[in-house]
Amino acid sequence: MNKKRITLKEIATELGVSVSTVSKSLNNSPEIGEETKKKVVAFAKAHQYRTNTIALSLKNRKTKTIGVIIPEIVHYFFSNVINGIENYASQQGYNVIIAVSNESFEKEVLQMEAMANGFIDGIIISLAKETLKKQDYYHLQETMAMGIPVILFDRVTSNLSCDKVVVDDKSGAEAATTFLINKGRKKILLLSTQDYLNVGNHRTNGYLDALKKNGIFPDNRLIIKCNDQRSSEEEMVVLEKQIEALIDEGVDFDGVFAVNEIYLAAALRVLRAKNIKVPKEVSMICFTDGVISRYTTPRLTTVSQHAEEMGITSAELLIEKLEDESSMDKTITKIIQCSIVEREST
Amino acid sequence: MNKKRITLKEIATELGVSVSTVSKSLNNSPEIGEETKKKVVAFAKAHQYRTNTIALSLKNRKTKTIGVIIPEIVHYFFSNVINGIENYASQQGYNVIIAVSNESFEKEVLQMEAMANGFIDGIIISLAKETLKKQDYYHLQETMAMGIPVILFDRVTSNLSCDKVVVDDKSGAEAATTFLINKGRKKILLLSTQDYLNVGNHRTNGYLDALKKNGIFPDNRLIIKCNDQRSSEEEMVVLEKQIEALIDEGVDFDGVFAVNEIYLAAALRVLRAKNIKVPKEVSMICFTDGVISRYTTPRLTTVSQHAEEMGITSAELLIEKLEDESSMDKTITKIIQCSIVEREST
DNA sequence: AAATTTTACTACAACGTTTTAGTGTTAATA
DNA sequence: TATTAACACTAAAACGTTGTAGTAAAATTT
Repeated sequence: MNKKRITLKEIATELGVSVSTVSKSLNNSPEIGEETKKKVVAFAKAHQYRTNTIALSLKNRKTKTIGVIIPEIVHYFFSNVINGIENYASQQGYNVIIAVSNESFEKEVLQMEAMANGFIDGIIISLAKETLKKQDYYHLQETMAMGIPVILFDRVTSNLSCDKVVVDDKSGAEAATTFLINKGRKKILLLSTQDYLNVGNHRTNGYLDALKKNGIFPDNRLIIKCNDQRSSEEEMVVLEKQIEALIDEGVDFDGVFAVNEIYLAAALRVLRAKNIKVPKEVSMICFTDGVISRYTTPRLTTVSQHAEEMGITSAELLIEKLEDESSMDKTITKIIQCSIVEREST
Repeated sequence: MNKKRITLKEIATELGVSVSTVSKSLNNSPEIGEETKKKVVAFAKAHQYRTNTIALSLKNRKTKTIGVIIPEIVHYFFSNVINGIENYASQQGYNVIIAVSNESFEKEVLQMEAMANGFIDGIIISLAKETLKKQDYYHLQETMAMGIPVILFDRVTSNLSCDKVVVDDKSGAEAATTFLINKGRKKILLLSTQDYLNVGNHRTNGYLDALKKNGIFPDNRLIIKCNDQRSSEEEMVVLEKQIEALIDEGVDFDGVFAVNEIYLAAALRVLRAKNIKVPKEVSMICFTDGVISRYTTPRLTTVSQHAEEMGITSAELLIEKLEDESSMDKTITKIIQCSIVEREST
């Protein structure tokens, strides 16, 4: 087999012309005579010439590659975002490099540095939990200072001035809560995360706002903020116990709004065990329109965050910045609206 | 801010030495005097010098990047494989580029070509359904002919001679079926895919073997081979109807073995609707130890394919090929053993 | 017929590194 | 003291492109 790729130089010597002639022929330059062009093109084709992207990148100082750093890849939301990014990017002739921070600050910094030194023209990133907790954004500032555009999505921070793509968490949560209220539910259990995750925070606020607007006084016993555990499976176990305890204490509720699928799946399991009928006795809704919602019984009504759209929007924003120098100055924040996907749990 | 990265040449003129001196100083070459070294290193640090990977790649003809092509990214198994690849690769100083074929032959070819022309040293790929159906592997042969090592995983073909990483589907299926038999089940419903997917084919054979070894005569009515649909949600709807029809016809079964989670989730929904108790009346097991299994009620017993391990093994195989020229000749096939994760459905 | 333009090419620099092969000094050896 | 060795550095090529500037020869214009 061929083994090595043929270069312009080799074609040139083989054909007895100069390297420039070959290059120009292949780029169909008007400077070259038709006959020579044909000859070169034919030869190149016959020898399967492929232009060396690395040499091109070195010359143009562009790699046509964008880097994506996400906290987790085995995750319906994030993998959908990547899907969106990948789709749009490859359609625009860009490659996508993926790195995973595993929710660790240290790994995020490492990945970021590797990317900034490497092959990418710009970065799309969703911050790790640890980074959000630590509030240390030096690595991001540094890459931005190097002239590498950075787009933040979903897990963002106001401490950084760059383009952002976020879900309208608050109004999504408000809509979800209102949805339950409109079904006649008044005692709605909220399953949320700790406040340092802006996502959980915003959604809690949306929940509270919906109650307020409907003249319902919030009951603190009905707000559970789940502690971080090492894995979502552990979180689920802890949460199930909390919900069980709540029911055993005699705290009554007729609706559940969870900040993600897994929390709602946990609640569903407890209700099933206690023989409480869903949606008859308790109506349920959650954020994250993922796989789980589609395969439980009953299927879960969810708030879709349009992950793929977020990915596309992020990629659009980044590529815009890469292709149009003048867009580098302004920073845009795009807000993706949520929508409710009704299934069997309400 | 700095905006542009500093180069060796700039450091050299700034310090009044030659480019080679700077390069050697930074690489701690013994050729350079201690004093000069210190000076250069200090200056480089102060100006945040980062070596330009592209220039290096051009010089070394190595990118330290591996490309991964998968049929789908929003998929528990594949995203876990990527996780494994990413982990091992980044630990070995390699970047990972991801591309998605979306089960389309055409897109797979395109992605493959883009990668082969581009920034990668080698490719890890799981074939698209369409490719498997078409049996056209020209694009793979071409890349291999270019001297780019290719590793196939999970969705492989015997028509290609390269390293492969596969799950022992047949013995996994046999184990799963035997598992049900040992629980006293004799009439086991098989939910499988069309035969052209080697995965479905092997698992069906494993099922049949288990029956044979236990002296159970297979009942054709108990074998459902689900037709491909555009989405797994559509597949689920179709499958649910088939299972329902089966029960309505009075065909009796006391166990279900599904080739993936989704099929089993579909079966579970039907059984629930028919008020058939799981695992009391019907015992259930499936391939793919994914998210769904963990959040249904009851939780599903599964056959884990050790996706992450597959990813790691694929990456190991590839990096081995990349770093050790002599390993290019032999082709290895690694078989990953499955294991049963028992939950509540058996 | 001389001057000018067009045609069809080629040479060379540049992108940022590393590395091989020098090149002057200075120190050590015969 | 002459020769060699060690030291500390530099020049230049190479990786594969593209694009600018330059150059003969042919074709056109005056």
